[in-house]
Amino acid sequence: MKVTIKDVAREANVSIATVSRVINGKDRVKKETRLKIEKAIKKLNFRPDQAARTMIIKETKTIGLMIPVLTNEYWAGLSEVIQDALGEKGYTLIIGSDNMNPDKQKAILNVFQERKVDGVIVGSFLPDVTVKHVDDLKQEGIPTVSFFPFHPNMNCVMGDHVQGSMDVVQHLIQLGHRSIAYIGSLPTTSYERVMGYRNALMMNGIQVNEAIMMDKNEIILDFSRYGYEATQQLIQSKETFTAVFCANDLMAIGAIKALYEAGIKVPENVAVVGYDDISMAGLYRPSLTTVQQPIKEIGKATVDMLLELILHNDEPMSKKVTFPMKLIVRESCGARQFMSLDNK
Amino acid sequence: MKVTIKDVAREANVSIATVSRVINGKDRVKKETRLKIEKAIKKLNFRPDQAARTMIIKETKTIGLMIPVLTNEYWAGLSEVIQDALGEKGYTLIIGSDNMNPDKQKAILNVFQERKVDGVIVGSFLPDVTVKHVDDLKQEGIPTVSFFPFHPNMNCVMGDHVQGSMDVVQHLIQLGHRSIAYIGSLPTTSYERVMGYRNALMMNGIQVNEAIMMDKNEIILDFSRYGYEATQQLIQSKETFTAVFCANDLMAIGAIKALYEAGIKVPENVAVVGYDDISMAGLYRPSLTTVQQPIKEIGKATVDMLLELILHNDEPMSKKVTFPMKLIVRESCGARQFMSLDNK
DNA sequence: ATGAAAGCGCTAACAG
DNA sequence: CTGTTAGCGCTTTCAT
Repeated sequence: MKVTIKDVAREANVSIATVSRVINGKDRVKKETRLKIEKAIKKLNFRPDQAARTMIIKETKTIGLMIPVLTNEYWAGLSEVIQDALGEKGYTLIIGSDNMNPDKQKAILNVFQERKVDGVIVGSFLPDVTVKHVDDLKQEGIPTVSFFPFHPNMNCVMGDHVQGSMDVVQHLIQLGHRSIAYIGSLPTTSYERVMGYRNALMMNGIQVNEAIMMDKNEIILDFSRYGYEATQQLIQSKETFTAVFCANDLMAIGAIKALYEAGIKVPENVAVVGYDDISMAGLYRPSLTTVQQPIKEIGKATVDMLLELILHNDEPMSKKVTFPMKLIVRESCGARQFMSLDNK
Repeated sequence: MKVTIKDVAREANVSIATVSRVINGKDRVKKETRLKIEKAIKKLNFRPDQAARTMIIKETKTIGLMIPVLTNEYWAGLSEVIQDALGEKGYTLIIGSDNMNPDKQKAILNVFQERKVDGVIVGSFLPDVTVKHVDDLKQEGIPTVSFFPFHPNMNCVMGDHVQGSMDVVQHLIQLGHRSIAYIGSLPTTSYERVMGYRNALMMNGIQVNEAIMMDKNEIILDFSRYGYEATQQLIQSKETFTAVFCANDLMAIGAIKALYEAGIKVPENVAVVGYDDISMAGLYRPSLTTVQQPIKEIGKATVDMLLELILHNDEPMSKKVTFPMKLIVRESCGARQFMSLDNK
């Protein structure tokens, strides 16, 4: 048998309106009455029905998050942070992973609209389709925040990947490398990584060798395999390279695997660096020099921005926040000899 | 301005009841009328309000999934499979990760109840507290399915970890190993892994050496660190061991890291095997011999069982399904010399 | 400070 | 086949 606000009212000998007041803590209620009601609530183990409440306040207290894949540690980590931050504010998260598939993306956004989510976080961007979908959401008055500035007036929380990439490439240059290969793939934020890479080379007067830039403009799902295969091509090309900068850690791990299979040692013969600092970066052999994303800060800022937007959806300007990246030096670049797990 | 069933009714010149009939497709409606209404729905871009519907039919078409952590690839993978299977049936998933924290677990289940989920999948088990929580759910009439048989009449979808562990330990024994260390931690399914380990040794007439069994009865969050530290202890203990069986792949990776730091090569000096077959198992150097869980089948079976339970919640008996595990031989056990990524 | 009453948008009898 | 009507459980005026 279901416990409703009526049962609580009867138990506490008050009207349902007063119970409602106690639940929401908005209106003032005499302390005595409140205690009485709180006791009744506890006794009956009453939980307000969200659906009924939603009907009136027109808020579902639900947020939709769309990402490419959940099995990617970066996205899983970010999702978890967002989930927690949202939970603290009384919101529930629905996660949808589209596997970079346009139809799935559409289906996910559809569910978000049917469920009348209060806001959407766009973590997956597909050329052509995503922009249209986001416009749809805007038209329905659903605020959105994204991690990609694919739209002129998009609200964005981003990492400064130009800086992050510059830092790590600069580090390689300081270690003496002049022929640094690049492995990445568009779309995603790789575009900025390429910029950082080019900037760093340019600033040091190093000519960019396009032959050792492996950046397919193609949707990649299996990053490690991509890094592995791109490295094999690099080796076969007979071009000179003494270091490889990979757009993410999984690509770097694939690259290292390929190098070792070709009898090339890392970092002795070739240095490899990654990006993201997933947990495996500190665990791999050799451990990965990489760029750490402040996932917690990014996740929290995203939630803050979205909730702000939900409260004042009349903001004319789009919001943008950018976070700095942090270089993490480990073994794979050759800068240090050895690090134990304790320093990960 | 919001479009409701009333607007559609007015537009189509019928009563709201008829519109409702068309939406739900249950009752028969004259074809002519239906077309008229469908046209009005499309014209006004009407989407029925889930909250209002939920209030009456007492179904939210929402399922709750509680797991320990999202950043663990095993759980992320399982969550994704469950998400997809549920989506196909018109259900939405809410994921909650409790980080093995009793308070968080309680908060998650609380949200599930407030949101009136139609069913709950229990992927996180904490001694003492979880049993009580599940009983609560049962009392509220919310069906549950778990991956752990922690309750006599619990509906379960499980992997046959006794078999899986026996297989991999048996494999080590066939390779000539007699001193096989064990690294695991209770709670979780480790209990069954220990059983499989003991069975395999026993069947081969090998005495169990308790000194090389590292199975803390303690909640572990950082598995790789645990594997790393347990292995360091193992090395310091001066006990003999030529192989290590780890309760999951992350522990195995931590173990390998510790062995290498101590100058012990894998698999040349010591063989290491893991469990789960996460993607990193095929990517690590050396690649991991491990036991593969049929995640897709487990996820689908879980969804099937839960939806079945939602339809016929009057079932007296608890349901149980068990899936066989599959041994995956790679480099870390020393059975083969080398495998390229293509054979992962 | 509290209660009575009017809905929120929809479904499900019950009539016709 | 279709319309009328009574709620679902809650929040929110409007009285008192």
